[in-house]
Amino acid sequence: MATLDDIAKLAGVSATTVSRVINNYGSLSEKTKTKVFSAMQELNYQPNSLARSLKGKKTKLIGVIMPGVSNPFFGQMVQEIEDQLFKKGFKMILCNAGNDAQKEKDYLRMLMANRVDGIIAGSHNLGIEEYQKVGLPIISFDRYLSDNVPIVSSDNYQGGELAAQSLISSGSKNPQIITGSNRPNSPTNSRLTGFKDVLEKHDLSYNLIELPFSSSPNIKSLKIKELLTNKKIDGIFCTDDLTALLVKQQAQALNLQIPTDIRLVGYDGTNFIQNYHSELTTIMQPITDIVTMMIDLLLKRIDDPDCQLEKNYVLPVKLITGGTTI
Amino acid sequence: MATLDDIAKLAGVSATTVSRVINNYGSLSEKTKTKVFSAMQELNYQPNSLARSLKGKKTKLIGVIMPGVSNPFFGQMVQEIEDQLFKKGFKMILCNAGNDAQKEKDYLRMLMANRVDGIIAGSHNLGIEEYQKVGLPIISFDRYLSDNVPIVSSDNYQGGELAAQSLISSGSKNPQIITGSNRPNSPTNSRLTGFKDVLEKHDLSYNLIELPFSSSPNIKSLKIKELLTNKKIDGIFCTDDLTALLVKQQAQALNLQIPTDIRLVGYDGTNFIQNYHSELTTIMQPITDIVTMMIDLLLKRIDDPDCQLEKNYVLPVKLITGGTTI
DNA sequence: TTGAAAGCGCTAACAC
DNA sequence: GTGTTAGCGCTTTCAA
Repeated sequence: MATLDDIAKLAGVSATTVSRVINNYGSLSEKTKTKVFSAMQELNYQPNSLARSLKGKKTKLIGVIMPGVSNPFFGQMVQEIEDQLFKKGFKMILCNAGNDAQKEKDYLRMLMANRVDGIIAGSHNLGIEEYQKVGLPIISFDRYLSDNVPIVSSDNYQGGELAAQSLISSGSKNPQIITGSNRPNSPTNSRLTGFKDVLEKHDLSYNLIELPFSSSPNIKSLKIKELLTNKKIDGIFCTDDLTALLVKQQAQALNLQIPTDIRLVGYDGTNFIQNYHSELTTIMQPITDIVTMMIDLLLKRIDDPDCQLEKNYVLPVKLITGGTTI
Repeated sequence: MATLDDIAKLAGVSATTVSRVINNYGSLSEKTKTKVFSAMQELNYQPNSLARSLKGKKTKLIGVIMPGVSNPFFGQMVQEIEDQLFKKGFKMILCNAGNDAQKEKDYLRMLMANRVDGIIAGSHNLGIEEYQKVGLPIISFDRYLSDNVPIVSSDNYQGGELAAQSLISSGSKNPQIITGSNRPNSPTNSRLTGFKDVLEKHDLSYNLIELPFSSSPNIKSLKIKELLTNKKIDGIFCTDDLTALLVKQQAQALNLQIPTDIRLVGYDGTNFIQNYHSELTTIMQPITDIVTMMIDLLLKRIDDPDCQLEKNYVLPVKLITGGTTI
């Protein structure tokens, strides 16, 4: 692969001059510019960004740590992140942390070793103290990482409220929550609080069941079936849309009518759900806004590592009413 | 961020020695090793992989160019790629090319500039001649890029055959194909050929409609509705599962019974479809195997850039029978 | 078993 | 308007 020196030789100038041409820096005669450009063309030259970064320049690389990209929610979020980063001239190293805390730690080291300019983290693993001493700009999605890492999230409390209101106004008297793992310190817990608070105002109570994020759809379906068979539930709030899809399936299999026997509200409202399951009532997280916010903050921190940011940035959610509530 | 020299000073040895410890190279006394390790610990040191790569080492970075990751098929594929690459110590720069050829070209330059060790490309853009002169190991998924870029794909012809057989044995006499854009040189065209060949053997003909990959689900739905309303179709083969989902929706809205009035076969068979739409009969592409193959070939090429590889690697597909055929 | 020195490809003073 | 030089953080001969 051609180097700057090769170009310099071919164009008959010094390396410095070539560097100036590339970076459009200082004063240059048209003649040399042309010579250099054509030499670059001829050798299909690409400046080595490794060398450039070694000299203290930014790498223009952002590490993105997410649970995984096969889930439509995170798929859409990662795609949005990529899109916006690209427009600002950044590339992204994608790190799927799954539920593997060790992998997440390993990735953290790798990202440091690769001198990324910053990190966006939205995985679900707990207790990764390494975040405390990364010494790199980090922004988190919907999870507490460390005192100086700002959290961007949508309004989980409001989401819970909306879900409850939707179930209640559809006539549910015995609502049920199905949630992923309920972790300490997780902002998503507010979904439950919001839900509960509205119910209490209406003198209603609710049941709660936890189906871990990571357990297989088959197992979830089984538990859901059990739930639908044994209990006198007339409304369900799932804290993610995919689980809501399973509920819908199981209800149909059991000949329970939605929304007359059972009202159903999901959570996330991805494009995928809106396009392919518009029947589902759900709470839409504003993914684009969340990403815009995260990138905005991250770039601020990259520009000025000492800039003060809030601890929390909360964006409003929206109820999307489909046919699974009235 | 701490450098190798910092460690050297703190440990009271030379930089060379530290380098040796890090790379576990040459002979070292236990005492120095311990000293160096504890110095590294103390300063939370991460070797700068930029500097390392500048010295001719591999970057351990792979560029992955895909249409986008919000589509469950590519989401799953990218997740699988990431997973397998991680296990082999590689990181991935994710490039969503969408349907934007210019973006794909820009990414190609970026990847070269970042000295990635290799590229996996599976996007849909056409006529990107830049692939000819990247001068980097490349493996392609399901698309022709250049004479020396091996193509890994699943057996599209066989997939078409299976789809046709499934429709026919379910009793379809007037089958319809709904396909994404039909491009020259695309291996996916074989799906149509395989389908057609089987039909001809049974003295049946078929209709074909193109719904571009990139058009919105709403527009697709509209066209599908038109199709279902006007024509005497009794079986549909969609060359992707999401479109099949739309067909199912529209058929239900029109009160057409599946599979009695209309038989339906999709394509791809992602985990998502298997988990959340197991009712759909579909052709499953072996994503894991495809990825394993691609990475295997890519690493071979990285190890030995001159190694000879086949032009095509074709992996078998599988019919998954759900309730949309009999 | 360890160190000194050169150099990877680039940028940025500092000269001229 | 252009070139010389030093150096980013690391690896790797070559010596000791």
